[in-house]
Amino acid sequence: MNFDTSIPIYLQVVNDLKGKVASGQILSGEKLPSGRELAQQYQINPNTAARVYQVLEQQGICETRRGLGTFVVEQEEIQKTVREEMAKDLARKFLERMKALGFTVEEIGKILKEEGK
Amino acid sequence: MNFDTSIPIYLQVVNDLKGKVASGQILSGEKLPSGRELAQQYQINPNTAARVYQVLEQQGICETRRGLGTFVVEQEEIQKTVREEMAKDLARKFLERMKALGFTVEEIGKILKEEGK
Amino acid sequence: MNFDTSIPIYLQVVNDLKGKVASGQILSGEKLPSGRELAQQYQINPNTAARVYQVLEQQGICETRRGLGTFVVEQEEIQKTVREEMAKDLARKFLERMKALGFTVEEIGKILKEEGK
Amino acid sequence: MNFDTSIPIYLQVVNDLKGKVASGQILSGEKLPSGRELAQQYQINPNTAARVYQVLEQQGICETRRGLGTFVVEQEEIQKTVREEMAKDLARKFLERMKALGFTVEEIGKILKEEGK
DNA sequence: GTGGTCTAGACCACT
DNA sequence: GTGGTCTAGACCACC
Repeated sequence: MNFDTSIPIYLQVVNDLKGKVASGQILSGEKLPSGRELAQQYQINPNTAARVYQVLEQQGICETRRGLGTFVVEQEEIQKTVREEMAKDLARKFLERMKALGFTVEEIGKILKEEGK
Repeated sequence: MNFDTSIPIYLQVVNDLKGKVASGQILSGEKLPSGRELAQQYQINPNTAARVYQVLEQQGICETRRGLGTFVVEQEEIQKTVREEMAKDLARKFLERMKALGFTVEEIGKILKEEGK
Repeated sequence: MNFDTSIPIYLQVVNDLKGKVASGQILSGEKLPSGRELAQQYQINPNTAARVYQVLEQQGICETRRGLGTFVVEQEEIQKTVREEMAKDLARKFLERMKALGFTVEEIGKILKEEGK
Repeated sequence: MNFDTSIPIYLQVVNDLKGKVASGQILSGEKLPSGRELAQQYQINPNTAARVYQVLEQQGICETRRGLGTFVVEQEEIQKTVREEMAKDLARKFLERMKALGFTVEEIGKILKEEGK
């Protein structure tokens, strides 16, 4: 077992921002805080903040415009895309753990119905 | 936002051991490692290891016999019980996160079907 | 024979606080001393004080709010509940010891009448 | 509150011996272990053992005969006497604690009936 | 300020 | 050897 499971801060911020995009709290084309601002908001180091945007850029979620700042990608479907990607991640991890406990797909469906109201 | 998302070590170990009980890797009545052994295995402090067994005992999963060690509860159904409890926990958390992303129960079911094979 | 009859300090404090709840000296919803204060009051280590609240919380008698402190549970009946629980405990232990001395229930009743005024 | 509640060892041994007399495990006139033996049995210091017999003697429960050892008092009723004395002590303390919780004699009787079977 | 976690190390009782 | 208790002190998150 791995006990250095503490997620790196920059990934935590990445996920937080992705969640905001996915849930519509941050919209397509919207300007994101500057690196310095992000660092203050999340009480992280500016270098870490920069890394956050680097990762989001790699994932095609935001882009930086020299001298202007960082923006969520101008793309109608960005929210939908991120939302679905996160959903798939959650679903994959959920199924993986349930199967590790020896549950079949049918049983998983049954349990979800019981919990899901 | 909360960046202390890292689960406390003692709970990580608790979950790991529960997983082993739930999946039958550790059986009812079986002796668990001594506190000192557990501490070495997981590279944690003996006090933290003790806390692990304290929590497991409080959850009715193991019992400690002074001078002898800590044992999984002598109970036929313990594996089933723990397995189902963990499954419900996973399901609840999964649904909660999916709903936070704005997915309906139907959509969640659909996504699971796509991922689930 | 067992000469470690001394009740652990943390349980002594637990019982003391429960007694205060049971007798109405501490009311539902009331704030309890901070861990550090409790440690000073009872001349114990802050960690031991923390364990006291841990036990009380686990028994459903108090709840802790991070950064705010520990409070008696907001529940009308908490005093009654704790009072009755403590009474049953005392009665059980009393009967157990009397029976170990070979007294019947009738004799116990008679002795109590003689002492009880 | 008093946290030096740990009962002195010599009183613990005194109570243990009294309990044995009260329950008939040790009989009137019976020879008690020598101070050295008692010290070994209970893993206590010989001086502490001596103090045990000193207290029991003061309470009229045993007597020491120079060169012969310590004996339970030659008295038909000694068991009965000790037994009743211990019972009264237990009853007094029980009633005291219950009254501190605000219970009336009637309520105490009721609780005992519920617990006492 | 609050509680939560973790470490390090001590001493004791039980087997 | 085992677990149970207690101390001392550290660092962190939350308010």
